Amino acid sequence: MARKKEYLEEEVIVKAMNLFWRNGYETTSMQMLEKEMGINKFSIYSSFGNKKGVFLESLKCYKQKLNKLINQLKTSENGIAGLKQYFYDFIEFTKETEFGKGCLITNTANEIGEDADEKIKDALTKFTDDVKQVFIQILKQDKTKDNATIEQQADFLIISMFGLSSATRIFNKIQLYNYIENIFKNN
Amino acid sequence: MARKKEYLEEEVIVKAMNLFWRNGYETTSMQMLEKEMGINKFSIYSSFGNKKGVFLESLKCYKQKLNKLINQLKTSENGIAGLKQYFYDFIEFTKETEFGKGCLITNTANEIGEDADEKIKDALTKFTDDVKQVFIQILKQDKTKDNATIEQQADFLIISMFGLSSATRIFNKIQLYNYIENIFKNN
DNA sequence: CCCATAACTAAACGAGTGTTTAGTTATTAA
DNA sequence: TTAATAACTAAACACTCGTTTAGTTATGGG
Repeated sequence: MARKKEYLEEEVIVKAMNLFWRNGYETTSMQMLEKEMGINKFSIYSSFGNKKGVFLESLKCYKQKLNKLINQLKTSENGIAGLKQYFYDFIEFTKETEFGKGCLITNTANEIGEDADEKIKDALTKFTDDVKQVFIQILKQDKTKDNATIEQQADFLIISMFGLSSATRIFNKIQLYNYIENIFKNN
Repeated sequence: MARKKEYLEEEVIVKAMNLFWRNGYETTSMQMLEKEMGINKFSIYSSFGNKKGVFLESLKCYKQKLNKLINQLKTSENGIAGLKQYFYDFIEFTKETEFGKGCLITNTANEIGEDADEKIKDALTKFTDDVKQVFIQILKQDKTKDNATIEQQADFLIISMFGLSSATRIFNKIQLYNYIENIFKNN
């Protein structure tokens, strides 16, 4: 019927995701996205609607990437040891391609305010809740713990994870490892 | 010799600091600063040079504010218990006037990248180091600990503090208290 | 082959950014 | 009282932002 697209949306969004990951939402401009994604502004807008659309799609893309780690954790049967491994794996994940990018989700949560876009806030909340549920699932491998304890420990681990994400942007590996060891000291 | 200033720099900078604290560095515009500080752009520029100047002065101002907590910790002789109290006090500090502002230092550290302004990065690093030194001083109250242990624990506490600051923007008090209790569990 | 149509290019949009500057007002030493 | 000067007001600066749009190019069904 008409001309064909010269790019794949699932390919260019990966590049957009990496740009947002490195620079944050506000700092990443349409101009930068244009250059990094390798397509014209017109194409970006026709594929993703607007900047927010590109970002929301980038969040989905990030989630897929992180899911490899999450799935490893899900299938782990080592209880707390598996969780600890997830924390270590996460450090490598954040340092995979570049130093000090942190976690896209945490970075965004730290960047936006209360009056931020609802869809973005929802995506972040949902992401956090999903991870917490996996934590709970692993913690329940220990049948001796009651639900209240599990809930408390899951909350603690989620916040610790949140802190770790921020910390990867600033502290060195020795300090980060030391942090993880202290978190899991009494288990 | 000439006309007198109609404002006090130490007064208007407090207002600027609160604005940066609420909105972050980039999001806070000169227009917003003008309105919040109650003085004209010309006056802002003649008093502080530029936006960065206003921010650096705001950081000093924040440090003074936080010093009340730090000094309480410094004079504490309760060892770990004093540190734990500092963590609790810090939560109240971040929620003093408004919900979910976090910590200006941590917020800034999370916002800026590696290529950010050197003076700002230096100010943040110095701030963190100073707090760590106070942590070390308190930890040394326990004479049985060797220097390596103290260094490790101080690093752990600094990163935990960093995580707590971020967490205050998102998690509720029960979760935060639970986080602190878990941090200090084995002491 | 041709034309409807989707995808491309590139320029322009209005609004907002940090910063500067020309012009006015008020103060005080001489 | 006056002249020098610092502090004020407000408009303009050049630039970037996210977004739109007019014009061009390529595709494929009839």
